[in-house]
This record gives sequence, C-alpha cells and structure tokens, in this order.
Amino acid sequence: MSKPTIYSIAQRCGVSAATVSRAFNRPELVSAPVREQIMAAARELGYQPSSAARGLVTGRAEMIGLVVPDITNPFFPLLVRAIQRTAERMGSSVMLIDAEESAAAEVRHVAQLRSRVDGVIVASPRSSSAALREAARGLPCVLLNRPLRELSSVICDNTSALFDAGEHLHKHGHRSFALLAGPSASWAAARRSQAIRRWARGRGVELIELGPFRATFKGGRQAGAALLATDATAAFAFDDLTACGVLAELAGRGVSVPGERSVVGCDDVLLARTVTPSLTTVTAPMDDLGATAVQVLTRQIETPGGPAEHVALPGVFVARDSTGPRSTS
Amino acid sequence: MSKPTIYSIAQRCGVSAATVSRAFNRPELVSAPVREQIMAAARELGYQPSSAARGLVTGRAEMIGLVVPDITNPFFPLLVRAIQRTAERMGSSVMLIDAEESAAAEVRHVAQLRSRVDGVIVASPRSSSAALREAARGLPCVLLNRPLRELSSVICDNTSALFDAGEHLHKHGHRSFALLAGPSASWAAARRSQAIRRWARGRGVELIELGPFRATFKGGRQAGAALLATDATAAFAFDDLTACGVLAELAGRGVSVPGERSVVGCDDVLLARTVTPSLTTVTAPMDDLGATAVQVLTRQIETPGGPAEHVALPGVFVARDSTGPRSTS
DNA sequence: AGAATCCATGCAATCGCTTTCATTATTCCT
DNA sequence: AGGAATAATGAAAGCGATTGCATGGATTCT
Repeated sequence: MSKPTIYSIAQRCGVSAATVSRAFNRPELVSAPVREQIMAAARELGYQPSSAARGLVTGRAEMIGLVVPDITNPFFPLLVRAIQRTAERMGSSVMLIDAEESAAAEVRHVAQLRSRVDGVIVASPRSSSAALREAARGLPCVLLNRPLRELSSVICDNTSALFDAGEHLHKHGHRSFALLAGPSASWAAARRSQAIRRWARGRGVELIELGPFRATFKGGRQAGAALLATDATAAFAFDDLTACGVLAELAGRGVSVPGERSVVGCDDVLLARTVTPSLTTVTAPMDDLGATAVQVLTRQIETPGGPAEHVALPGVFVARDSTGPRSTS
Repeated sequence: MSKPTIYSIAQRCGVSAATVSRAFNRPELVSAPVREQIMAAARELGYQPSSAARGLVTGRAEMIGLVVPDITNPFFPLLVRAIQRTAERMGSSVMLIDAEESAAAEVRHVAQLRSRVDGVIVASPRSSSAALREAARGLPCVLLNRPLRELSSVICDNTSALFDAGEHLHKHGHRSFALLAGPSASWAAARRSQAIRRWARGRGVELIELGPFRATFKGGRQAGAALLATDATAAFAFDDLTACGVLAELAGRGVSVPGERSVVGCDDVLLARTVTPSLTTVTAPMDDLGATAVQVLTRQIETPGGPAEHVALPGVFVARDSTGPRSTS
C-alpha cells in the first residue's frame, strides 16, 4: 500500500483525478456532495499532495530562500522568524541558508537555490554588488539592509532614531560625544556614522570619531578602551554587540554606566535587554522588515521583470538604563 | 527563450535527453567528448536541473526539515548551522521551521512538512510523546535532546560533565550547593537535576534545591534572589540563560562573582563567553550533535522502517570566570 | 570470419499533479 | 417548447527529469 495519490482517491470515490485535483484547488467547481466525499477519503487515506508533482506543472516551488551571513548573529533569529511567519501566511516555506560569513558561499548558495525556490531574500550580504547582481540574474530577489539600484531592497533606516538618541543625550546634559564606528566595509555602519555626524554638526557639539572597530564583543572592548582615553561622556556604538563590549570594558575598569558615561547601541537584539545595565538603543522593526521583504519578493515573483522596489523602514529610539544625566564632576 | 531543460541541451548537442541526464548523474556512462560538450552547453545556457522534476521521479526531495521550538533561543543557531553544513555535504537542503514555542505548531508543521521533505529533525520538542509519534508516523524522524523509544534520537548527556563541575567547585572549597532547577516539563532539566543530585549524594555535600524556574533571563533573576536567601556558596543553574539572570541579579545586589558565590551554567551558548564574568559551563558538542542527527536521519531515510537509533553525546565541562575559591569569610 | 561482449546512446514509460477542452446533464429565457 | 447559457465532470496532454530496455557499432575471442 503505497502513498496515496489523487488517483487512489479518485478511484475510491468513483470520480476522475481531475475532479479530485479541483476539489482541492478550486473547490467551487466541484459539487458539494462530491467535494465532501473526496475530502473525507483524503483524510481517511492520509493524503498529502506531492509538492514535487505540483511544482513541476505549476512552475512554483512555494518556497523562498533566505540567505543570512551568520545565523549566530543575534540580529537574525528575529528576522528569520518574521520572514517565516509571513511566508507561511502566503503559502510558502522558507529555506534557510547560513553563509557562515563567507561572501563566496553567499553567491554560491544563491546560485544553487535557483532551481529550488521561487525567489530569495538576501540579508545584509557581504558579497560585492557585481557578484550579487550576477547571482540573482533572472531570480526574484530582495536585499535586506543593503540597497542596490537594480535589485529590490528593504532597509532599516536609523537616521532619525539616531537623531532622537542624540537629542536624548543632549537633554541629559552631554556635550561631548564619541562615535565608535563599525566596520568600514559595512553599508549600515557608514550610514549610521553619517547620521550621527550630521546630527552632531547640526547640534554644534563635539564629536570624537574612534574606530573603525569590528562588530564583535571584542571589538566593543577595544572601543571601550578607546572611549576611556577621551573625555566624551556619551558614546554611540555601531551596534548592540559592540555596545555590550564597551559596557564590559567600562565595568571591568570600574567606570560606572550611566553614572560616568552613557552608551547607546543599535539594533535592539535580545542581548540589549539582558545585559546590565540594559542598553539604550535603536529598535529595528524586525517584524515589519521581514514581512515587507516577503511581500516585495512575492510581487517580484508574480511580476517577473517588474521594477525593483525600495522600501525603507525607520528604526525607533528606545531609552533604557545605559544612558543618563552627565555626571557633574 | 524559456528556462533551459535537458531537452534544450540535448537538441543543441544533437543527442537525446537521456544522454544529457546521464551526463549529470552517471558521467561514467557517457563518452568523454559528448559529456564535455553537454557540460559546456549546460554552462552556456545556465542550465539548472529542476528539482521538482527530479524529485517527482526519484521520490526524494533532497531536503530535510528542521523544527525548532524557538529560533531566538541562543542554543539553536549553532545547531542549525551544524545541521545545515552536514546536510549540505550529504546533498540535502534544510527547511527551517520555527514553531514559536507552540507545541501545537510543532506537530502541525511536522505534518505539513511530510510532502516536502525526506525526513525531519525535531529539536527539543514541546509536544507530547503521543502527538509526536502520530505526526511522525511514516516519516523518517530524529528527535534532538528528547529520547522516545520508538523514534530515533540524538541527545547531549551532561551527566559526567556536571560531575566534573561539582568536583571543580568542591576542589575550590565549596561545601554547600544550590540546585536552581529548570522547567519541570523539560526532559533536559529533569536529567540535569538528577545528575547533580546524584553527584551531591555521592560526595556527601549539602544540596539545596530551589525552583523550578523558567528558563529565561527573568527566571534567572528570580533564581538569583532565591539563591541569596540561602547560604550556598555555589550554584548550578539550569542553563546559561538562567545563569546570566542569576549573575545579573547578584551583580545588582552587589554580590561579587566568583568572590562570594560561584555559578555554573549549562549549554555554552554564545552569551556565556560574552557576559561578565564569563560563565563556567558545560559545552554541548553542537557540531557533533547536528552532524549525528543528520547522519541518523539519513540512515532512517535510506532504510525506511529500520530500527530506531539512539545516540548520546557527552557534554564537556569548561571552567571560566564565574567560579572560584570559596570566600573564606 | 563469425560469435560473443561491451559501450554509448536512444526510445519510451513513468512519477503525481494541473489544466484545457470536450462532453453531458441541467436550468433558463423568450 | 426549442435553443442558449450554465454547471459538473471526464479525457488527455503535458511539466522535466530518470531509467529499464532495446539497438547498433566497435572490440575481442576462438
């Protein structure tokens, strides 16, 4: 007794396979009694449509690929979840690919995905624009947090939230700021630095630029050490992981936060709430980012050759415990 | 100019589609010149075999499902990565499903996966044994960190590593211990508690049982508070997340670690190295766990109806900075 | 040289489903 | 009531690959 197919069901119900197929896909085309009989038989037999067979004829895999550079980066799990949830609602599954931080693996995987998915979402890619363009040629594709004219993209724009962060610190009496820059190759890092510079210039406050530092906990400790060598009372870290490193370094040296220095992070990863003191940071609207990416991708799939779309979602500033009034010492 | 198929290539090379197919799958059956011509044409046309078509005839999806209860739990990303890497080496892709902590979603997803994958790996499932058995009926399945007689399983056994942890603390002069128990429904929690109890009894030391606590940062803070109400100088936390909560609570109350109290965690998630002080904990051999799970699953797929396999991999104790000599006060 | 092998290749069936077109049976309109 | 429109179903042609069997040519053996 092999796997049930539409034919098993058809035979059992004395109808043709076409009718069974319709009962599932276009129920309104099948009379109620027959439809119910078919459904009952299907349930009874434990029938599950073969997605391979369906995919072969429809040309749709009902599956999207998601390429992340490093699944262990706490930034991604929430994104993965949001994307998966939205995809499921649209009837698709998600194939997750962890490129393990290798740009080469990224494009290799995108190329391999081609035949198994309807489209791909590539998050914060490491790869060069050219390689990416080439890999995505003819494959619906949405870039996350990395704009590229020819390909659709969804990005999180922290500019205004960083302004808010600056204002928040300014209101607390800070007048001298440090910018702990992230990796120079990172688009996000460049953009954040730029936003902070603009704000500082507009505000007419002192901005000490330090770095670039690696976007790791270690990089953060170095940044913390560098920070202590200045007399900036408030610092913008590139992201939360860096900020945590800064916190650890300051704690290690007996510098109190926010008593003596204030620190703001970016991204609001889980860690940000967990660490002591909890991090003042910028929340990325993960759910929206993921959902939007899937929606844009769906449009790309349905309109092959359609125009690239570009969506920017704003981050939101959240004040927690790592920022406070400037010490009056 | 539609997607290239084996027929496009066949036509272009003046051979039959069968030969093209063989050139890819059984190259030794095709003469060298023809094979090379085919490969060249394939490259030129950008041919990618349709996995749907292949899957239809071979009955293999070359894909395995991976169901995790909560992708945001730092325990999983490393596991996901290990599984993905091994699967790739075996020619399969991974479909990730985040059950978002819902037992119902877990079995629902396993059921839906049925038609799209060759088998599933279910990590630390929340669902009841019966539901799980039913959902996996006829579908090759490997359970992770949850043994169940009828289904294959791969688990991490921390018993001996926890003994080592106990000895480590004992050597540092600790004589009174606290067990901060994890969720009572968790198999892993029960097992860990049991191991620690056995060790304490064998050693003849005092063991104060606290909890159960939720396996979250908050749960850890509560555990920390409870710990301070006792005079245990060393504590076993259920896992690293809990341990971090304990650390935070102690820090908040000005209790120094490891000066006044020692804390050991379990799992060695990324956080463990990041937090200050870095956590003494038990490392789960993630890579092995993932690789073994995939291998066992592969065997299940190749031998349907074969016997369930059960593999236990030992965790390894690692001493870091959250444990030290008992304070002599 | 003729028979026996072997190698490379082609033919054609098949996997399970969707979908167009044709075919009835039914209902509606004038 | 006769013909048109409508609804429910079936027959059959693919979708793109794999694979068992058949075939014909080259090679080898005796």
